Parts: sequence; C-alpha cells; structure tokens
Amino acid sequence: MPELAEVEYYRRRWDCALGQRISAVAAHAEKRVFRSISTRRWTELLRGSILHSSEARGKLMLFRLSNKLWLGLHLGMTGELRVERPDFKPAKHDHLVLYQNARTLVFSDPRLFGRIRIHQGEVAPAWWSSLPPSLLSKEFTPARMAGFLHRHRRLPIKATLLLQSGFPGVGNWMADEILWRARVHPRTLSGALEEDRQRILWRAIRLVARGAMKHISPDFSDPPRGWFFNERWGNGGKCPVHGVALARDSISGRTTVWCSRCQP
DNA sequence: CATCTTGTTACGTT
DNA sequence: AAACGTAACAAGAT
Repeated sequence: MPELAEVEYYRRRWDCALGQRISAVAAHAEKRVFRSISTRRWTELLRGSILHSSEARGKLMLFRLSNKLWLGLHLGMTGELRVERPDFKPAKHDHLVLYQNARTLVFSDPRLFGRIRIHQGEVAPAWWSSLPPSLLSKEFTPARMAGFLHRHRRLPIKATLLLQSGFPGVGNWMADEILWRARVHPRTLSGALEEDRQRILWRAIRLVARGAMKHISPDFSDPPRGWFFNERWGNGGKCPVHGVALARDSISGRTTVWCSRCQP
C-alpha cells in the first residue's frame, strides 16, 4: 500500500515515541525483512537506546536513535507501523516490536517485501544520504526530470514514473493519477514526450505529490472528489471528467488504469 | 482452485 | 555498459 504520503502517515504514527527509551525488543529475526542486517546482537543495540527523530524520503524512513544508531524502514507492499499498549503481544506478522514504558511500537508486514536496516555511525548511512531529491524539493527540476526521461527513453512513461531513482515515493496509484492529469497515455515512451508535455507532466507530479501529502498524511483520508484515485480501483471506474469507463491493462507488469479519452 | 495485489530486485537479454 | 523484460519473493483477498 504505502506510497509517498502513506509512508509519511506511518512515520508520524511513531512521533509519540520520540524522546523515549526502548526498554525491550522482540523480533522475528529469521524473516526476510531483516535480510539487510549483517550484525548479530542488533536487538541488544536497540534495547536501551532513545528514539530521537525520524524522517521519510520517498518510500523510505530513517529513525535516529542514541548510541549513534540509525533504524531504516521500508514498508514494501503491505508493511505498516502501529502503536500498541505496553503489554502488547506480537502476532504472526509483527516482525519488529519495540517496547517503551508507555507504549509498544510495531512494524508488521504480511508479505515480507519490506526491509529493516540497522546502521551505527556518526552520520546517516550511505544508502540514505545518496537518495535522489524529493519530488517537492527545489532540486527536483524540470531539467533533472528531462535528463531522467531521456536515460529511460525506451521505457513506457508509466514504468519510468515508478523508478524510485527518478521519482522517489511514486507508486502505482500516484503514477496513474499523474498521467491522467498530464493527459499522457501510460504506454507513451518516455523519450517521446515533447518539451511542453514534459512541463505539464512535471507540474502534475508536483500537484499530486503536494495533494497527497496534504490529504493523506495527516489521517490517511482519501484524496477529495475529482481525484482519479477514487476511481481506479476495482472495475466500473469512471473518468472524473467525462464519466467514461476507464481502460485497464498491465503495463511493464503493473496494473494500469487510464481514460482513453483524456489520455490518447 | 486460479488469479489478483498501492514494491523491489536478481538475472538473462538487448 | 546501460537499459529493458520477466520471474521471483510471500501471503492474503476475491
């Protein structure tokens, strides 16, 4: 589920725990979500550490702790963060559980596509520092986007939008929302977009990213009426502009929904 | 039972 | 060498 704004929503859920010590750790250490962790004893490192702050970039989250510890989280397809009572007992999919005096922090992920990383050092880990600029930052410019589209000029634009190295945080529904607003057919090759169409696409990316952050991150509400988002799941979706039945097909292995009238 | 899934990555091919 | 297509990962929903 989690794309840009949903990741931000889950990150904020643990805000209540900042400044507080982790008193105990429970983990399903053999699960795939821990595949990036090399050190044994990592649960001992976390136990006793204080959770200082957190940040989300794209679909990744980084938590800074005392003792020069950093906790990286990716929610994959089905991951989520929750806050439970102090006496919480982990269930089947609750793979990382951090106990504090007043609450319990839970990372759960049924499909195990998520990823948990631990890093120890003065500064944030390299995988974090080398992330591409956020879609809402000054560094995400039309020129940068143009270069990325050119590098992937033989790839359908739908697939290019899903590349996290160019469009961090964009997932399947955001990509469809962006293309519908930019009136670009999802199969269009990335290199075939004229400069003016690229500019429209860039603006749609900013609008969708900003709107998603505004409407979804505070409380996981759906975007307002008129968003493509509200029509693209299940069959029977209608274009918010024309009421025309939406087209649906698999593009680069991902289900894609579009309006054949808006996006010729 | 078959098919689907809001994500990434390994691997073989172009 | 870089980019591309596809299968694989895993488990639940329909």
